[in-house]
Amino acid sequence: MMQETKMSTGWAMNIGEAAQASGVSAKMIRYYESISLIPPATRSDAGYRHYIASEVHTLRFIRRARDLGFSIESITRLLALWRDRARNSAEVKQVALDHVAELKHKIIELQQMVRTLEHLAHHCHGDDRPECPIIDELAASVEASPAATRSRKERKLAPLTEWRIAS
Amino acid sequence: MMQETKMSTGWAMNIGEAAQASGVSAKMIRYYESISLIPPATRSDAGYRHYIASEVHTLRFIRRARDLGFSIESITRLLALWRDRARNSAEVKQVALDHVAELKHKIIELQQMVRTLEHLAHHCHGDDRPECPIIDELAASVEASPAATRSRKERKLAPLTEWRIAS
DNA sequence: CTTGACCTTCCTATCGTGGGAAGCTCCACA
DNA sequence: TGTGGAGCTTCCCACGATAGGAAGGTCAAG
Repeated sequence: MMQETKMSTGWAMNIGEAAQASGVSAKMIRYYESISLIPPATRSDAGYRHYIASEVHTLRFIRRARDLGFSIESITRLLALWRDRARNSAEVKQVALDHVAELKHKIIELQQMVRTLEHLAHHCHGDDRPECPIIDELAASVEASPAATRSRKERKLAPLTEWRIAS
Repeated sequence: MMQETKMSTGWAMNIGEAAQASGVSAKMIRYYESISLIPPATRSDAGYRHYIASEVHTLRFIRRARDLGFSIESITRLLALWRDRARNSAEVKQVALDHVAELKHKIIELQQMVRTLEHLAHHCHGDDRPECPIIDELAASVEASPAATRSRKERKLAPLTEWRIAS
C-alpha cells in the first residue's frame, strides 16, 4: 500500500529493523503478509522486504491491537476503519465493545474456576494425608448431571442401564 | 488399566456410550488415548473400543478437570495422584493452587484490556463522525515505548535514525 | 575475500478441539 | 436372509497466533 509515498520518500527499513521499530517480530510480519492482513511488502533486487515509516506505523497499530486482545479478524476491520477517513466512530466503538463483551465473558468463566478451586483448596488440609476434597470433587460420581452432556449433539442412544455385555 | 476389574464385571460401553456417559466426545476420548492420558482401551473382535464403568469414571474426572481449566499436563498429574492411595493432599493442593495462580494472572491481563478499552470507548462518541479515540490510541505514534520491544531478543542493531536508503 | 549477521522460503510444533472421508461392523426390521 | 443406517475404525486437515529451525542467498565490515 501507499506505493507512491514509498517512492516519494525513498526510505526503507528491512524486516528486522521494521520488527524492532514496530514491536512485531519478523516472523509475524511475514505471517501477517501471508494471511493478507498487510499487503505484500516491496522487495529489493535481492528479494529483501522493505518497509517505510507508514508501514511500520501499521505494524505498530496491529501490535497495539493484539496487546488489547483483538483477534486478527477484528484487526482487519479496525485497519479498514483506520484507513477510512469517512468512517463512523460508531463502527469502531462497536468492534471495541463487542470485544469487551467477549473479554468479560472469559473473565467470568475464569473467575468461576478460581472460585471453585479456591473453595476446594480451602477445605484441603494440604499435608501428608491422602484425603483431599479437590480430588474428591473431580472424582465425584454423578447421579444426574445435565452439565456433563451439555455440549454434545443429540443422538439416538440406549439408556445408560442398557450397556451391552462384552465378549 | 484395571484389566481385572473389567474381566470381573464383563460390562462394557462402546465409545459413543462412554462419551455420552462421561461428557467427553468420542473424538477426544480417542485423542486422550493417543497422547497416553488414558491407557489404550480394550477392543472387541471387530476392533471397537470398550469401556467399563471405572474407565468412564476416569473420563468424567478428566472432563471436570478440563471444565476447571486444567491443562492436559496438570490432569496427568491429578490422575496419578487420584490413583495413588498414598498421595499427599499437599501435592494435589499445590497443583490446584498453581493453576489458580495462572488463572488469576490471565484474569488480571484481561481486566487490564477491558479497563483500557472501556476507557477509550467511553470517550468515543460512537456516532457518524470519524473522530475516534479508540483508533487514535491504536494509531498513536510512539515517542519512546519500551513496551513495544519488550518481548524480543536482543540483537545488534542500527540506531533507528540510520535507515538505509532504498534502491 | 572472508566472516557472520541478516535475509529468504519451507516445514514443524504448540494445544485442544472439530470436521470429514473411506471403509468396516452391528443391529433392527422387512 | 438381505438391507439400510447408525455407529465404529483410521487418517488427514483445520483452527489461531506464535516460535523454532534448516538450507541457502545477501550484505557489509574488516
